[in-house]
Amino acid sequence: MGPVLRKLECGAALSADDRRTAELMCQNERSFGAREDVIREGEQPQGVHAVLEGFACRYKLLPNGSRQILAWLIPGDFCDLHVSILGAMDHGIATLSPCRIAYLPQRDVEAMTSHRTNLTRALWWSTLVDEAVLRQWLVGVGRRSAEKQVAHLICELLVRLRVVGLVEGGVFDFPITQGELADAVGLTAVHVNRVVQHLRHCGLIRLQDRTLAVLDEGALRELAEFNANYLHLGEPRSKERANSGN
Amino acid sequence: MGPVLRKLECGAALSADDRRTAELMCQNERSFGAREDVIREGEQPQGVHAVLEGFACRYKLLPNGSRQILAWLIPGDFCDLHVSILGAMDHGIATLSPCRIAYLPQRDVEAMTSHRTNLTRALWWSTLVDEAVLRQWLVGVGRRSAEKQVAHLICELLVRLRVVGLVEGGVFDFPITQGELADAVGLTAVHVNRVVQHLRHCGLIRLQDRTLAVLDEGALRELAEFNANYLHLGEPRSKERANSGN
DNA sequence: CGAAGCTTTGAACGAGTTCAAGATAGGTGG
DNA sequence: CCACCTATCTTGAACTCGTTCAAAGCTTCG
Repeated sequence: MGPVLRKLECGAALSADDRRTAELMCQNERSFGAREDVIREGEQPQGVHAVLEGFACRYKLLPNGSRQILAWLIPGDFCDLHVSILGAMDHGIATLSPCRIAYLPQRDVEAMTSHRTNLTRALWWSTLVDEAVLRQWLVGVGRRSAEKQVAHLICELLVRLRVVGLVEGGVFDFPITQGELADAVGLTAVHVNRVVQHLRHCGLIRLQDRTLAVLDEGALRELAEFNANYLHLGEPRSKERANSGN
Repeated sequence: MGPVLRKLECGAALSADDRRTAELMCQNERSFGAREDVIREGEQPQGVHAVLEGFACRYKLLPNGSRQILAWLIPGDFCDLHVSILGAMDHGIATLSPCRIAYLPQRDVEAMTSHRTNLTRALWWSTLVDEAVLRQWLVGVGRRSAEKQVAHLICELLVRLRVVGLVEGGVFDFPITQGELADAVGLTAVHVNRVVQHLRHCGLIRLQDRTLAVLDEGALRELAEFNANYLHLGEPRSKERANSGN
């Protein structure tokens, strides 16, 4: 099962037909290298993009050259579900690692959202969760100490990657540089480095060779004051629930 | 014309029928005093709330007692459009000034979104714009200096309030305390005070008696590096456009 | 092997915080 | 109408978390 379907199933109960449709829509894919632009700010893509493999991010550039990363996009995440309604991208999408990215043509998405209620619901669920994650990031950047914030980000990533089956025993692929981490949490690469080292020395994580191991998830969550509610993965969010998959 | 309709018309072209429906839905209203909770984190409201008059905010509280304001809610804004899909509020809604708040029962919203395509589109547009605003706030908290950020926030509020007709000659009601401003931009009340004073001394704004006057909008925008694109109020975002209303 | 990018370390610096006190303003009860 | 109370705003001074600048190690990869 592809990561997109895997994720969508968290958002609504899908029929066998829905599932087949969802998988079919992700056929048309394209590969990108690391650190490439997938969509630029101001563009108006005609279809919808979704990450199948690799890490990407939403980001915004400021006149002074600094960058703010607005979201990590991991397998199963949509890049631009909103753009058909909003008209143009108000931020860019770039890869962090090499990526496979699916492209769903506009007409397929429209056909889908006009016929398949559950799938539509799952799609909206996904953009609403993105928004909830964004809120949590704002809390982090605004009110958390550097260390708690980095810890929180790691906890979040751990949970999100688990949903799409990319974590094994607390260990996952982490192609994000400390500089990119810094752009996400609104700090400097230098300071992120010091924070990461401290987390290492506390025995909470191991980070090397683009691999992140969470050594003590409980302690990390406690430090971060992490509560996964905002990811809305929990149980009965919707009336009916047929087959939870996974 | 009520603020909700006024705002929705920015998101999609509405028929006379759509408009009537939208206005009717906001009949059922309730009044709140200043600094009251409207919806608490974790609650699962059965309908949808919208601000008709006054200022409110989304917010999140941290264990250490600090607060992060996640959004200003001004007349025309919905509080919890997402909750029917996400299941529970992952943040609270509180008033900042006395407010009139409309309550649209679940079944009305459902009836509407199953029949009226344009209205549905306008509703989704509205939550997507909320998300875009959130992204801009993240950029501000993460990467802008205190002064630019406060200036940016003022520019944004000016534009948003204009949409619902609450600005006259650069002057508008501003019931937000400096402490609340601080919770929005992730700073201290003390520092916000110093920033506000500086903006005053530069002749950019006047702020007194809960009233904010933007004295030099051009200069304020320039300082803030403000570009209203992200508010997606611009022109032809959608294919058809019948009557743009004002 | 060499270049380029990432990580690590140190030391000086600064934007924003913290703490504390005083000034203003609006609202209430007498 | 005044006295008082509380919340907000204002100011100053010390302090700190995170920045900046700079240089040195480490990887990766052609």
